[in-house]
Amino acid sequence: MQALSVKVATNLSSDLKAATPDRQKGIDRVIDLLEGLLRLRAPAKPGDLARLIGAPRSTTYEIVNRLVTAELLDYVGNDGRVYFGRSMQLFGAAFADVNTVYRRAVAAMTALAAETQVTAQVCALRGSKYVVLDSRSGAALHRITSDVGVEVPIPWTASGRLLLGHMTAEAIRAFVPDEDFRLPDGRLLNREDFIADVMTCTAQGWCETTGLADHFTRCFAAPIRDTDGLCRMTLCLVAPVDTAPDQHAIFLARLRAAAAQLSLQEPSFP
Amino acid sequence: MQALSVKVATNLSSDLKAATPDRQKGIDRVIDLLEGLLRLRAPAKPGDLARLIGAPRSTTYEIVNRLVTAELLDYVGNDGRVYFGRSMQLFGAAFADVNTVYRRAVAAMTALAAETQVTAQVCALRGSKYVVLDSRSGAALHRITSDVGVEVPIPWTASGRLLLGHMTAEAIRAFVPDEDFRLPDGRLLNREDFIADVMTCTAQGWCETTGLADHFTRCFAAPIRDTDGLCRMTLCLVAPVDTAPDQHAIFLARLRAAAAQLSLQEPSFP
DNA sequence: AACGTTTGTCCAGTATATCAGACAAAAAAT
DNA sequence: ATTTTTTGTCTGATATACTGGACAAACGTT
Repeated sequence: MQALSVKVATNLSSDLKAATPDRQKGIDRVIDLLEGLLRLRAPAKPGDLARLIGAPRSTTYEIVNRLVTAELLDYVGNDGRVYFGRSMQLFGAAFADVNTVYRRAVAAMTALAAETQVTAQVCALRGSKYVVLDSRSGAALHRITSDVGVEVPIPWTASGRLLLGHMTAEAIRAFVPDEDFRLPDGRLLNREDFIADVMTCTAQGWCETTGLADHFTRCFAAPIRDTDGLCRMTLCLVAPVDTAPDQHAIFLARLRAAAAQLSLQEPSFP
Repeated sequence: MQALSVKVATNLSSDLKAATPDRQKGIDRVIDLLEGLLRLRAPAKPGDLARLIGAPRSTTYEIVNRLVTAELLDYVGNDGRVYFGRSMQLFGAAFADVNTVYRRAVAAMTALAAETQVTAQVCALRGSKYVVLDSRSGAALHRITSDVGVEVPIPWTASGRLLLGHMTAEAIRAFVPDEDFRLPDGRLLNREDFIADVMTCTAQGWCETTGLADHFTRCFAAPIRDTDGLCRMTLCLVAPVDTAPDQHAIFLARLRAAAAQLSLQEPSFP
């Protein structure tokens, strides 16, 4: 699902940009800083990071210098900016390598994108939002990642109707913020309709939506189930909204087959 | 370059497994824990992580719980084990997406692997060691990542003779630990010969080595230069040692062309 | 069933890390 | 050239985080 200009919120320990008289733990500052860089998606100078996360400059300089020493951040350019470093690439690669289901999901996503010539994605929950973990465009087998990492309200997405499938109606009401039911175009989704969708889609094992996050795409999602039956990731196809209906049926069939194949696997981790 | 059973060392703030009476900063514990998990390359329980990094159990439980809340770690399985979480996948993806040269290097690596049918890799320095950042096997275009993230002594590698090209002889002597000149098979490389190699390979713009880390592979490396002329990454091919010499020449030519193409690019970051 | 070991959380003490603000140097503005 | 603003580091105070060890529950062994 391709997200447009989305306002995101994560489980930060402190509100970004809000000056806080209270002292924060260094670990919380580190997490805020990394989350802030993820949101920014561009290198930044330590002073700018201090402002971004509302931390004292001396604290921020100390943390940045420590993370640079550990190569979680690298300096880039010649003007003091920092960005995610090689250690982050390696931690991410380690995540992908050891998680067998994830590794297979990425392979399936790549194959689906090549076969269908539309965008294929692997998606999951992050905090109380939906996020694309990885993405492939059918047109060219290099990574198109404009959506990867961008947190999107769950009700805007096909995957969201599968990722909450293990929750009770009450739990869903508590989990999804009220404001997330308002679509980018201003329409307000009915929460109870959404909950009904979650139940229906979970039962049928797939979901198809049109024109939620934007008016131009049709999204197909199928659950990747763990051995405990929970859907922690989904496999998705994102097609132009005017794709022929017979193509829809083909996309959905291929997607469900690929996701089912993944769900039959051994546990995600050895 | 494919590494065998390699003993690794990183810039840890405290020696792993060494109980330390001195109090550590929480941030240092976090970094030790992430480095330890990267080395372990498997999920682990918090108690085991405490032993691995020599931290008090109460401190480790607190840090693990905080990192799980932020999804830098995820619980896996049903027995309390944790491993790198979705946030790490996203930080790593953000690293790869925004670093233009890196993204192009991965595309070039993938193309080279398909074309040559041998393993292609993108490599860099990490601390005072060499590391594979990403890898593709020619035989199947899915990620073979047994070497990704494993730190290897620099003198064992073709890339190492390019990655140190910006250093003086004196700086190299200070940078590479003496023990790293001993190969896995017991042979001791001459440090001054190594330094001469660095100068020669840097000048000629490529390096080819055989039977350093192991006896079965021939490694070709070419520098990916930043706009400041420094070689911060290399592009490599790893071929069986008995590959025909005319194949060698073809591999090297293709490799150098691809790396040169990358080095002509705009700066790594906007 | 009884006993021993390990786990995960809790608690109080104290060493120290976080912070506001100072400061000099560098950069930007006039 | 001068003045103003920003940067990056430094310092001392004190609130607190890290720790060892205690504890109950869970698990493993006999």
